[in-house]
Amino acid sequence: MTSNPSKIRVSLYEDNHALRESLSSLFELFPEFELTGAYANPLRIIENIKERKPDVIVMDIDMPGMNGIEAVTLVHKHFPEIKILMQTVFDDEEKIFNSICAGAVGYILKKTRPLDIVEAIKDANVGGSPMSQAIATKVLKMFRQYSPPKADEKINLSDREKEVLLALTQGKSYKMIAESCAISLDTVRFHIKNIYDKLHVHSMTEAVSKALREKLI
Amino acid sequence: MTSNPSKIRVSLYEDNHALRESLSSLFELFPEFELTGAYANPLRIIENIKERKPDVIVMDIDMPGMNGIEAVTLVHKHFPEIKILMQTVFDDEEKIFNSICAGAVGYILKKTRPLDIVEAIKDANVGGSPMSQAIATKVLKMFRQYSPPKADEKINLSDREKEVLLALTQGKSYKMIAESCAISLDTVRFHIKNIYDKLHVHSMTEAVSKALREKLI
DNA sequence: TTTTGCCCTACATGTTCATGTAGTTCTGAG
DNA sequence: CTCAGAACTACATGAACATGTAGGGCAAAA
Repeated sequence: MTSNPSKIRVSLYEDNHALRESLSSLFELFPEFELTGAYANPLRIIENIKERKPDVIVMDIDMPGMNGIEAVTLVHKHFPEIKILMQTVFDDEEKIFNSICAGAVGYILKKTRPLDIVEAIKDANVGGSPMSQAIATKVLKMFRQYSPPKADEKINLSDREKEVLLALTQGKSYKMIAESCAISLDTVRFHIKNIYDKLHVHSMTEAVSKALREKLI
Repeated sequence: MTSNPSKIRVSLYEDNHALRESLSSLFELFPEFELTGAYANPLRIIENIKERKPDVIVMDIDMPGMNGIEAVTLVHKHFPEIKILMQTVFDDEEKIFNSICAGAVGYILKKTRPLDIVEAIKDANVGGSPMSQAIATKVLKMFRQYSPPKADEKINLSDREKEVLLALTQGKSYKMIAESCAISLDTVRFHIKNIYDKLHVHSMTEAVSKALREKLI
């Protein structure tokens, strides 16, 4: 995949001139890296990639023209094998979240020491997920927010009820459920009534909401 | 918080005798640690904590009697300030997820080098989130699975429509929405119709489902 | 100024839902 | 065996919803 297997091809996107220079120097200092480009913005990133075929891209998150997250999305779509390492001054939760979801493999703060940046790039290149400590902590925190609130009291739905509830969350009507489950309309009513009782709700909307929020299905 | 501020008080829960001994030796080797206990199971963990007041607990995830995740849940509930570092042989996704959600601050593999374990404990003690590389990668992967599928085409709901949609997901009826938004019932109908158009759905259930799944609200 | 977009109101019609009551199977536990 | 629980069917009624049409007010853009 690499044109020179002995070196990690690194491209850099960073609008701050001083920082770009200093990072460029850093990469040139280490023989394991080959700097394939240092750009002030990612406007021509797709072309750049086609020409220089980097293994790892180090990207500032805030840049003029196109922001880093859009760039990540674009790159990840066209070149999913390229490892993207985001770099930023702030550990803003939303940006972390969006970067990761857009396809970045790691996220480091700008105050990271040069040697650690070097390590992070090597990690990223071999499939790792380098993160600054502060980022890791934030990721875990966000992760926990998605944890199922569950287990307040276990809601014991029968298989049939789960099937019907799933159909409800898919927006099906009683009639459609009756067809897809091959039961009568009245039986659908019957099951839904029981589901309501078990979930302590009184409408399809509430049932769907509860089912999705608490991941009952 | 620490009875001896110069040392990190560490307790160990590990059912494998050899591993327990070897980790114990490791902690005793480093003057920055004070081993406050090494246990084969977490059955009396609450009592142990009360007696020995550890700062950091290193816990094997699979143990007889009570498994590590249950133990984490218990400890986190009673002593949220204690940092728990999970340790396991396998990087099983479900266990990682459950451990983190239960309140563990870090997760390392047993093959981690002793020096790195020492670092991980120090990290955990100062509020970090030490993770093995393989774990970090898995966490990010899981994280992405929760990412909004969005961005197919951005759905542009007005503030009012978002308000109404939110109310729908809370299981409110048209009448209740009219009251809480202080608008007429017909206006609610009007907005909901528009929401349906924008979301390409035709019922409250579908709208709620789409809103929750794609995190539009 | 006119247009456009958004928010709002109103009325009408047919459909779907929520709920209650009541009865039939079938299966497995006592 | 028979009893309990589950899944199912049936019918009935009032409430809630989906949709269409038709319009007024108001602020920003053209």
